[in-house]
Amino acid sequence: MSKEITIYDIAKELDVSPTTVSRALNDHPAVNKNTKQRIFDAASSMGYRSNLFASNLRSKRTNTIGVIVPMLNSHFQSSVIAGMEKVANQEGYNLIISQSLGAAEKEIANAKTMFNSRVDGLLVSLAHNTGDTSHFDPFFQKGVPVIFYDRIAEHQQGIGIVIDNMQAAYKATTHLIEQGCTRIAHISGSPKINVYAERLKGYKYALIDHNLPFDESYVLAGSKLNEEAGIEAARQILRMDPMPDGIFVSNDTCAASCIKALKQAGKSVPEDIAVVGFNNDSICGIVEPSLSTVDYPGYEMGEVAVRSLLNLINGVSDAHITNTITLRSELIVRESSTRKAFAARSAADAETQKKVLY
Amino acid sequence: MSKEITIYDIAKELDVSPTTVSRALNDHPAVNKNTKQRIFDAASSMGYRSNLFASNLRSKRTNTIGVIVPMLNSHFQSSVIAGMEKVANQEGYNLIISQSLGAAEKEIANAKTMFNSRVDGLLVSLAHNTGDTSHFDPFFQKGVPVIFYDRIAEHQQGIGIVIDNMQAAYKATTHLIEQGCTRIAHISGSPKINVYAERLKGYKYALIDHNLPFDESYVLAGSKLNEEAGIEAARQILRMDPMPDGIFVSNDTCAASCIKALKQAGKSVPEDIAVVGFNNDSICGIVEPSLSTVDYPGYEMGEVAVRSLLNLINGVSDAHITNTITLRSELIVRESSTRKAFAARSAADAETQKKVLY
DNA sequence: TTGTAAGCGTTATCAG
DNA sequence: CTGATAACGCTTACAA
Repeated sequence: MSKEITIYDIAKELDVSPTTVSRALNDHPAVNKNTKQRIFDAASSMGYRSNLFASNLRSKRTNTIGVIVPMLNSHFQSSVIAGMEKVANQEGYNLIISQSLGAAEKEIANAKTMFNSRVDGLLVSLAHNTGDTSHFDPFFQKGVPVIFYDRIAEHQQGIGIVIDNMQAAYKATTHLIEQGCTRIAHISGSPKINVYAERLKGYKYALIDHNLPFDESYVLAGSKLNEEAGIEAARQILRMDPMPDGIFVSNDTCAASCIKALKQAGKSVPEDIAVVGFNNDSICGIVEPSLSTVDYPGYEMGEVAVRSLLNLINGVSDAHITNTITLRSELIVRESSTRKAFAARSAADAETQKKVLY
Repeated sequence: MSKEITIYDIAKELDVSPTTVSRALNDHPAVNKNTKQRIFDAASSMGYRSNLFASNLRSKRTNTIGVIVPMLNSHFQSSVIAGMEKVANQEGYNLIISQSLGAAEKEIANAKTMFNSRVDGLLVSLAHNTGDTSHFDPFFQKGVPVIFYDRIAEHQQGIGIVIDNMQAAYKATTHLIEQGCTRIAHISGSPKINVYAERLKGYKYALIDHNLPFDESYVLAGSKLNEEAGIEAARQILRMDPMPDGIFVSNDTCAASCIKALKQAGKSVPEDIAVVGFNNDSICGIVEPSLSTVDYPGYEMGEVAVRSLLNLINGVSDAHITNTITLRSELIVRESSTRKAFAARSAADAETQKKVLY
C-alpha cells in the first residue's frame, strides 16, 4: 500500500503553503494562474488524489445524494436513475442508491442509513405500503432537503416531482373511447399511492367528459400490479356482463399478463378488448399485440430531480416556495388499442381532443 | 440546523473520556458493561449520530463498496444488487452504484470516481465493449480489492464470480436435443465477453456429445442482444436452408423478439422451432409461448460477491489464492421448448443425462 | 496573491 | 478497564 500524497506534500515540493495548494485545487479565483498551473502539474505527476473525508469533515458537506427507490428493475426507474446520475456526475456528486423493494420497513431502515451517511440531500420514490412519512422527519429537522418523485406522499413536506398522471390517464382513456370503446374497465394499484389515485381520476373524468357512465364495478384495484394481478384481473373481467370492450391498465407488466390471459380465454385484442398500459416498459414491443402505453419522461425526471435538489442544497431555491413540479408524458399508440375500423375517425378526433384537453 | 452531538458532549455529560465513549460506541470488549450501557443510553437520548467522515478520515476505511454495472434494468442485475445490498447492509457497508450503460468510456469515468471516493472495495460487471481493464489498475496498485462478477475479464487480476455458463448452455442445448431438435442454431453476443464465449462452447460441446454436427453458419453472433437483434436473427434463420428446428439464445429479450418475428413469418414455436433463452427475465412468463430459459442465481451471486469482497477487505482471504467462484444455474423448461411428442422420452433422458454431465 | 493557525470529530497509541 | 494526546487531511478565518 503506497503512501497517499497530501496537499502538504505538494506544498513542500513547490515551496508554497498548503492553503495555496488547497485553493488552487478548488479553483479558487484568488490564486495566481501560474501557481495554479504548477500545482495542478505537481498534483497529477505526484499521483495526488483528494481525500473526500477530510474535506467533508471540514466543510460539512458530503457531496453525496441519497436515492431511495422501490425497485431498480423497471424501464422507468432505471431511466430516472440514469438521468440523476448524469447530472450528479456533472456537478461532482455521488449517488448512494438503495432499494426499498416495496417494503415500508426497508425504506425506514434505508432512510436511517442515508441520514447517518449525512447525504446532502435525498431523493425518494415511496414504497407501495408507506403509510406515514415520519421517517423523513430527521432530514427536515436538520434542514437536509428531500425531494419526492413519482410516488409522492399525500401531505408531504419537501418538493414533489411528478408527471401529470391525471392528464395521462385522461388521454389514454380518451384514446380508447376514440377507438370505439364504450365499456372501459380500469385496472389500478393501491388508491393510497398518488399515481394510481390520479390515474383513476383521469380515467373517470375522461368517461364523464365523453358521456360514458363511470361504473365502480369496472374499476379493479389491487395492491400490486404484477403478473398475477393481471391474470386475476382478466378472470374478473371475463366474468363481467356485459364484458368491457376496453381496459386501461396502470402498469405494463400487469397489462401484458392480462392480455395473455384474455387471449387464452379466447378473446382477441384489440378486436374484442382494446388495452392501454402505462410506463412504456421494454415488454411493450414484445407482447402480442404490441402494447399501447403512456411513456413517462423518466430520464428527464431524474435530471430535474437532481437539479432541483442541488438548488435546494445550495440555497438557490426554497422548498417552501416551490411545491410540485409536473412533467409532461406521452401516449404511445401500438397495436393493442388500434382498431382498424376506427383509425380514420381517430386521427380526426385527436385534433379535436387536443382542444378539449389544453 | 440544530447542533450535532459529538462524543465529547457525551463524554462531558457522563464524566468519562471521549476515548471511552468511542470505544463503547464501537462495542470494544474492554469497556465496562455498565459504562457501555450508560453511554448507549446517553447517546440515544441526546440524539447522537456518528460522524462517518471523521471516522473514515482517522481509520482510513470508508465502509463503502462501489458497484459498477452495465445496466440496472434487468431481472438479473437487479437481483444481484438486491443480494449485494442485503449483505452489505448487514455488515454496515454502503453501496455506491453506478451504471456504465454498456459504454467502456463511462465505465472508466465511474472507476475514477470510485477510486477518488476511496471505496474499500469494488464490484464490477464489465461493459459490452470494455477492451482492456487498465482503468482498474489504480485499485490493484493501492491494494483495494476488486471482484468481477458475471462479465469478467479474460486475463484478470482479482477474483471472478460467474455461473458455469458452459454447463448451463450445455444443459439448454441438450434439452433442445432431447425435444427432438437436430438442427439447432445459436444466437450469441460478442464473443469477446466471457459469458457469451462460454455459452457458445457449451452449445458446441452439447452438439458434439450428441453426435450432431457443429456448423459455424448456425451461430449468429451480434454485439448487443436487444430486440432488434432478435428480429434480425429471425430474418437470418428464416433464410437458412434447411431451417433450424431449435434455437438457443443467450438472452431472453432477444429470444422473445426473435420468437415474435418467427411467428409473424408464420412459423410456430415450439412446433417448427423450439427456443430456449437465458436469464429468466420477467418477460419469460409473458411472451407466448412462455419462454424456457436458464435461471441465474442473481441474488446469491450478489451475496457471494459482497461476502468475498469483505473477506478480501478484512484480509481474511487472499485474492492470489482464490481465483474464480462458480455458482450453479438452473434450466427452467416452459412452453417455448416443450414438444408434447417428446415429453415422455425427455423425462427419461434427463436422468441419463445427469450421469453424463456430472 | 499568499500564509498562519485553528479546528472538523474521530480513532490509534501509549501510558496508566 | 480508562484516559491523555496526537494525528487523519482538509478548509477557512484572519493576517500579512
